[in-house]
Amino acid sequence: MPELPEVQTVVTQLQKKIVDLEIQRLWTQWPKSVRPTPAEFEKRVKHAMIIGMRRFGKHIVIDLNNQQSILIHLKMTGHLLVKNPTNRLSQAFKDPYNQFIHHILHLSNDTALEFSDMRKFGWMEVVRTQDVETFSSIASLGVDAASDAFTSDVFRAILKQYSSQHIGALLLRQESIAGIGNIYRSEALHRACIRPLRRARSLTKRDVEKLAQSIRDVLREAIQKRGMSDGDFRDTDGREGEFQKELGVYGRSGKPCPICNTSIQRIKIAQRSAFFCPKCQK
DNA sequence: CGATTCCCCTGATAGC
DNA sequence: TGCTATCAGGGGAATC
Repeated sequence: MPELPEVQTVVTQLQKKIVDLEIQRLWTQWPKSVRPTPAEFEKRVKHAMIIGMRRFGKHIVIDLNNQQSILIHLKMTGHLLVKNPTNRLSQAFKDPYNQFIHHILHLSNDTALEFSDMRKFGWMEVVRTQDVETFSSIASLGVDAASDAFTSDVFRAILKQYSSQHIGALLLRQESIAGIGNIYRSEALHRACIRPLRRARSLTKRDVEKLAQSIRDVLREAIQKRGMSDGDFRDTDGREGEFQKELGVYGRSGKPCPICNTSIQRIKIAQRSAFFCPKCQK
């Protein structure tokens, strides 16, 4: 489930691989994920050149030289692959998730940008570049968790505004803090030794600083490892990320905490599984 | 306005 | 063994 580190991994790789290439045509086998419609999408991107790549929370933005931009959200199981004559037959692209490629943008240089998405929750949409930042799900994003703007002062203000919320729920609120999903909320809280069911108002100034630092650290480390793959996530080379080896609590219910060996518990917060160590986290 | 529920999908898993 | 019901999960929409 791509979160900020996985999306950043994709954006960084796309920046190196497809900028300056021209979009030639669109192929899709799942039209409802291509907006406004596949025909309109193709009409507005065809023959345009890719000039840059941006990330807003978990959204990917591909800017074109004709005042249009492609917005992509990978949601649960989406990932993007860049294939060219050199790498097309590489071992990574024999990955089983390749069978779920639902959309392909054919580019110049015999290159293709392929959108694989087993559960079909992901989408892509073409909008005018000038409308990107007012696109509703981008406009509503809070401070980006990996940006310099995410300071402990800003974080403390958010906790004050939503003081009655469980901290585990608040971390998932994209309108407050953009980029954290189910994996990294559990990991950050574990590193900060804070239980996910603590109310935001109960965190001390020291807790808030520690949690802000844990969020920054875990995201930075995950980006360095090209994200985490516990199932379908792949980078644009079709390779798995490496952060899953570093997980302390996520997806590890019943297994020992790496710090104290206590059995990790799973609970539901905000309709999602949250994992924590009942001994380390207070 | 905030909180909760439903929904989109389909592979994995549990239950029989 | 094989079939069926249930679950997971990002985030938008509908509902309470």
